[in-house]
Amino acid sequence: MAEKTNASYLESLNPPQYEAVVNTEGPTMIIAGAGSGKTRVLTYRIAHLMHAHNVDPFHIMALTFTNKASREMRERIESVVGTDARNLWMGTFHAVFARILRAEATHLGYTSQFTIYDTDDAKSLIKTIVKELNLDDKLYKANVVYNRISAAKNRLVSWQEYTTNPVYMEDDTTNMRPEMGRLYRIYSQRCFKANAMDFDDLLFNTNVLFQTHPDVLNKYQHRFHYLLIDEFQDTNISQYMIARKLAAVRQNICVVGDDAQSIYAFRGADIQNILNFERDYPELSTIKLEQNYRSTQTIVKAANSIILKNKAQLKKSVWTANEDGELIELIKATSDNEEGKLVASSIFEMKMQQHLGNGEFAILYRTNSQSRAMEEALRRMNIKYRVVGGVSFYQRKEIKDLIAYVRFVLNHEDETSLRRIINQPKRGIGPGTIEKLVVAANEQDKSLWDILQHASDVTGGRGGHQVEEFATLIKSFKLAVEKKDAFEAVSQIAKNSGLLKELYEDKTVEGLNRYENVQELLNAIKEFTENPEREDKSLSAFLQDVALLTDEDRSNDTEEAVTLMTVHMAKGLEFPYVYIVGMEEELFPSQMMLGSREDLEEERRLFYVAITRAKKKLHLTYALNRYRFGRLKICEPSRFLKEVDPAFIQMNSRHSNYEAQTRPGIPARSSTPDSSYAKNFVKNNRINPASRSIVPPKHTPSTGFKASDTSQLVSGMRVEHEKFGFGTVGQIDGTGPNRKAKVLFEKAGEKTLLLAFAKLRIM
DNA sequence: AGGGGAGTAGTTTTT
DNA sequence: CTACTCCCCT
Repeated sequence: MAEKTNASYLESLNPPQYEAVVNTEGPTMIIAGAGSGKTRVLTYRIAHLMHAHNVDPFHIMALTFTNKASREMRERIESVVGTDARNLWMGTFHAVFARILRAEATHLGYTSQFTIYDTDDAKSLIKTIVKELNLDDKLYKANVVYNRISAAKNRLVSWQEYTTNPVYMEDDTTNMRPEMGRLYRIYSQRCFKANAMDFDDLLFNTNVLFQTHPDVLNKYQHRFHYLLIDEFQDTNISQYMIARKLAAVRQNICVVGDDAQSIYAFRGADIQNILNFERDYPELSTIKLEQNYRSTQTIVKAANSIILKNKAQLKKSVWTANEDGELIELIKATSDNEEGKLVASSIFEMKMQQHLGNGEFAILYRTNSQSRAMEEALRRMNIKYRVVGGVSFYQRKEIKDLIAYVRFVLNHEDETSLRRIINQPKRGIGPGTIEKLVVAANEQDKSLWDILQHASDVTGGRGGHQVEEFATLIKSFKLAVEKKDAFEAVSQIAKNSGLLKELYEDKTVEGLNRYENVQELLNAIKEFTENPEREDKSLSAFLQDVALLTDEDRSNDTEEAVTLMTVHMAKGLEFPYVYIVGMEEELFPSQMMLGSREDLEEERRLFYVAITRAKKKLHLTYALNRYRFGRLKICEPSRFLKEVDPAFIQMNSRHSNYEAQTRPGIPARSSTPDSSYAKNFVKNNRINPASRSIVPPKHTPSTGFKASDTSQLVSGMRVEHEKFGFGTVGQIDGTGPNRKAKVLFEKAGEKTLLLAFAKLRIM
């Protein structure tokens, strides 16, 4: 399989790409413009190290930001050099250094079984602490506190440093949050006591490890002969310092990135890392990949004209040999709903005229809340779509609950998980009881777990007894984990904890969904235990994976559908036809980013990222009015629209036919209505009975209401629902217990009902 | 202890 | 508009 003819992979490369692949020694920076074949270069470079230089894959570390990126890269390398690619140290920063930290945990006072707290866990611990200290939780919001602590860690500022540095303390005082340093300290101590690290700790503690244990650092410096970093523009200081330390001996550090696509400053990414890389490595060889293979001339040039307005950037000129392509189409809508309709009908027309598939279209927006108007319009035109993003599988409450059980069974010091599960499902242990336990633990300087087992000593009566029962339950789970395989053990936990039962009894659509999600998690564990490629099949190994996993591997339907997502999520992807919607001031650029030049430049880079996703044709849309937080707001077109070179833009005076049909008497064409007209327009549109219910519908069922057998239900039937009243059956899909019907109710609007449970009377 | 009604805040988010 | 929190009532 690895018997490729001598380096045939080199032949397809253009000159700078070739340089980037074969010049493997010494510090290298590859500036890769959008669509310039960055991933190809990076994978070939690694393949070339192994293939032509015979470098042992165990000596190569390649760091990415997403699991998806590392998986794809590994697969591509494997296709060149064969299964040896599996031995590369390739993964996300967090995954790779979590692995190293597990091996070295005892140096830092942790055990190798430490728990990884995700953002939610971290925030709930912060909430607990704020409450315990009797601080104002309006002022010390978990979000704010977490971000402040996170920012400090990403800049390698420890709590010790933070609390003794007058600059930070004064800054907090002027921001009316003088207790921030104390919160940072207590939060860190509590995580440590719980044998837990949050995402930032994985990197921060790696730095601490390397700083305080030169022998350990030395070991890894000599293990990794080559270090490669993807998406370098997104690294924060903490990540960069790890990289510098690791590469200090051999100096074979290769970073790949595009400063123009740096859009994660709000997460601590520091664009200075890439802008100043040359300062840190004077011997640096810089290679620029400037030929774009993705997009048309029009799109590439328009994108260039935008990014030109930014000051902080590396000099480069992206170009393409592709055809001119079509002009960018600018669409003006009167409202957010009309914007949806115009986009949907534009997609519909393009599909018809050019025989395109849904999968060739993407709708990109700045904020998730914009998806709703788009979804509604697409649904009405029967265009299949999928929304990427939102709550990920592993963030769902039911999944987190079950995982919290498993975590706590494996790590009895994990306070955050304990708080999550002790009364989930309800077992009569309320906040009062929990507080008594916490106070006792602190007073006696014992762990919560010690207190739990003898809870009757602390709180008399029912509460104490319930807590002790809970402790017994956990002990039985611990036994199961020790004796059974991971799947059996977690199944038992799901069952005996009562979690499954609670979900099973919830017969709403959401409840059924949650039940299925838990089953799916169990399936994932089963798959994990049966995977022959895995060495460590213990439950804790699974848990460690899960903590750093996001949704992306769970490929949903492969069905052809229009993709809807935020611009952030779209980074790294490409689509033939792209619609960037909501091009309005205070939305894109976001109102939160208008404060400083740096922030505005980041928004502009975000727009640049959005534009460069398109291969063939780009549409930009904006609305004159938009519902924001339930209020209608008049919007101004985005300043970014004026920044695009007008030579590449064409104004579209398309109109929505839909309005003409539903609102006779109002001219359909929306040239430039004055704002009062626009308000009425939108208001009228909202009253459309099919849109959404404004007042919760009240319905008194007909006397002698009796649910009918719904197995014979077909589209078009008139039905009566106990709560929603009279309606007409629309589309029916699914079979058996999953059979669902869309019903358009006269008063309550459209509802999707699970026929197994819905009480419907066929009329 | 826990359910339900009122009140309030509300970007983006690879790990 | 919606999702989440708080508080009051049972």
